[in-house]
Amino acid sequence: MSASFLLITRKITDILRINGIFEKNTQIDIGVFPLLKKNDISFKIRILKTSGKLLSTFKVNYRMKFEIDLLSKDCSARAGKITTMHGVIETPIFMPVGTVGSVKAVHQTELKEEIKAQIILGNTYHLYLRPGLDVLQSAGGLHRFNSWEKPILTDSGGYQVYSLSHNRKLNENGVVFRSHIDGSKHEFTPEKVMDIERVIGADIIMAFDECTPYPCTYQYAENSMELTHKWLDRCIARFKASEPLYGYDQTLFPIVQGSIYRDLRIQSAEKIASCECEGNAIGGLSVGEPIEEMYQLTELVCSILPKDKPRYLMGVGTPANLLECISLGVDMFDCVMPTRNGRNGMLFTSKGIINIKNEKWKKDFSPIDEDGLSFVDVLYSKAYLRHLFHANEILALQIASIHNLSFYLWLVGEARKHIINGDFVRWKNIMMKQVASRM
RNA sequence: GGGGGGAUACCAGAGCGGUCAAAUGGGGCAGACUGUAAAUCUGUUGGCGAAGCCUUCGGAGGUUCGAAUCCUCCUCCCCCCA
Repeated sequence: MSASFLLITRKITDILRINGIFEKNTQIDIGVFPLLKKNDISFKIRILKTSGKLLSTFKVNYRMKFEIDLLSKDCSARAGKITTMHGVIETPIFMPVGTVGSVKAVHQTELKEEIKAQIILGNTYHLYLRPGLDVLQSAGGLHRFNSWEKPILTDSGGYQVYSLSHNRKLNENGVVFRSHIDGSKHEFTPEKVMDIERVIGADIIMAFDECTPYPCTYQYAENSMELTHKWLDRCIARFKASEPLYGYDQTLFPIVQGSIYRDLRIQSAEKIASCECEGNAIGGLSVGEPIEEMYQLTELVCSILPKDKPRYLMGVGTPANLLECISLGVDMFDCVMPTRNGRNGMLFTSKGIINIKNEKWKKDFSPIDEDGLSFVDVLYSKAYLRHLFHANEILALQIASIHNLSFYLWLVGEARKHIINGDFVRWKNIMMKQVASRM
């Protein structure tokens, strides 16, 4: 409860300011707070003028909540809602990646109003190195720092254990990274990662894990999984022993590992399920294994993870991957593909994949995506976007990123609609072929 | 008028007797990218083909076993002095 206090006062001052009541240095007395029962997750606040006239009401949630709106009949897909203090996330959802506090080449306004992103990612390792914890804490957390008022999820740096494996040393206690920026040494332990994620202040924070490479021997995968499990216990202990810093709740998601080995995946999924966190993640996939393998392992793990908690498949994927994994019971996705591949000239559309740099688009003056919903889709032609890429113009990266993210959010939104309408599988089977074709 | 420096593939530019179908950039063409060291990276860029062969370094001739490289002339460009 006390954790919510700051956010509530902040919100009240905003309302007073909007109504022209609040002046600088005015003291606000918050009269009586509603009494809360232990399992309540939200309450309503009413702001009254002294005359008794109702000025405003708003609802405050102080714990994450997941509700399932509908379960698909012909597959394991679900449509749900995750409620956080920064807003509601409708699932299945795709979360744009904003590693260093910015979804590359995209403004927050575009993210919110064009792309309709409901939650974005940040990265613990990268934000810790730059701008650093002192800046983030002084700013009042990442939401305030980067002006993103909706939910944020931070990855723990577990992916960097994999992607930056050439400049880190792993041991039982944690990982010593050599900064890719200046070569300085930084030790990441589960406790330290929890402390950093408290400072960053994302709504959903990930446990510190090791994302195993592919291929990976059984022995390595087993040892790594056991280490990830030990780290998870330490993450949970530190998380429970600490408080959020900015007046809103944070929730911790553990991560299933086990590489491509079914028995390890089962063991890991059972361990993660037993932690009773408010959501669970599947890691260590989409690192180069055959796609069928990824689907089978996702299905296996989903069958073990609790049904009443959101499931987050980390780092996935292509539009087809999303659709398939939604049908297997995944609720949340993130991937650099729409942004990175977009910056490299690849456009994802409902009719297939376009390499916009190719010569074939040189004189194609048709819209980038005639079925697309964002303003860039109809405002600009393929030929113009191709020209911008060839001329190395910054605008090319912006247009491609906005388009791709907008398409990804549209895709998961449509998936949700079709789950609710009860015709998800039929729709999915048609879309899977279309989105994976080359134009 | 006098003196000097150049001309190399789509462009810029190295090479200055054999290891040269010719470095390196850029441009062109294509490919890769899945919890972001990424506006990045890789391949390819005279013609046919498996090795290999054929035509290429402003033009024409020559020296040499062998020339993008040396010599002669021609054409064009640039710089300095008057």
